[in-house]
Amino acid sequence: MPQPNLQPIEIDYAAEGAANCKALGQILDRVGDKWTIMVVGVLSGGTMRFNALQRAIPGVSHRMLAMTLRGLERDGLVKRTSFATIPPRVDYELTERGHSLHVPLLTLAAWARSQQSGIAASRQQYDVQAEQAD
Amino acid sequence: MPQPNLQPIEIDYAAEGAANCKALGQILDRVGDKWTIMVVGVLSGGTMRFNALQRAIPGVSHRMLAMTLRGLERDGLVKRTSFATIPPRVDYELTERGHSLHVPLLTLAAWARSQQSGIAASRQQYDVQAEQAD
DNA sequence: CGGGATCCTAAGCGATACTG
DNA sequence: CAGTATCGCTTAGGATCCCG
Repeated sequence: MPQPNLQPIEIDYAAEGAANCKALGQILDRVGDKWTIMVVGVLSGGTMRFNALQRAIPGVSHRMLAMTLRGLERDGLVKRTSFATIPPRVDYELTERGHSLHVPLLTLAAWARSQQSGIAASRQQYDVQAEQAD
Repeated sequence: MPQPNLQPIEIDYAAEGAANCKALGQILDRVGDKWTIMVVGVLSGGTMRFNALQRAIPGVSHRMLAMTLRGLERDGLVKRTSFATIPPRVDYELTERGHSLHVPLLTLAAWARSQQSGIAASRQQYDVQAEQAD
């Protein structure tokens, strides 16, 4: 970086916070889409076939399930095993890395549970105040 | 549900996993958008004004920063304080709840750091193999 | 300086139809 | 049963302009 000293305090805070969040942003792009965490969550219960997954995840389309699984496989979070039988059969299971993701996800889920009622209340309050302001 | 008994074992696994992930899905819809966690991360360093935030978060548009802050304020994660001076000045800071979110986020960030090189490697390997397959 | 409103493009995603 | 390709709708989100 070619800038030696440039308001160290505010910039440092920002840079630090941004650095912390940058990696986070990357993985939220990965995990924060519509279906990925559902797939990880369901697969944490054990190996499943494609159609079983689709049945287990309400609302997911054939297409999106396939794309989500490709992405997870590409990142080494899910292992795909296909059997050349008729009819064909494909098993999906979490890899070691996939299981390791499940842990921080549960931490987040715990936070969600503990805060969801408070958040709902906050929203309601915010909305009525916004409504009064017109 | 009008179907009484329908392969209890597989369904139970799925239902459990889905239940775990449902709350998670809610908060990822909240937190998993393009800018929210960046804002939370930067604000974890302390109170900031609107334009300081925009400078601290590379690439965020005026519009999206405003929307993100509105959302966070609505959920009680960020507190907004405006001063009726000229020029006007608005401070943003994390609330108690906002800070509490920062904790599980750091857990996720730690996972991201520990896995990002492995994921990158996995992607590269997957891509070359896909390339060979055409 | 903070924050709307409007416009417009690109990306996400479901539906459908087709292959092995 | 598993997977891909095409189509078309819907949305997210950047650019821009205006107002207090």
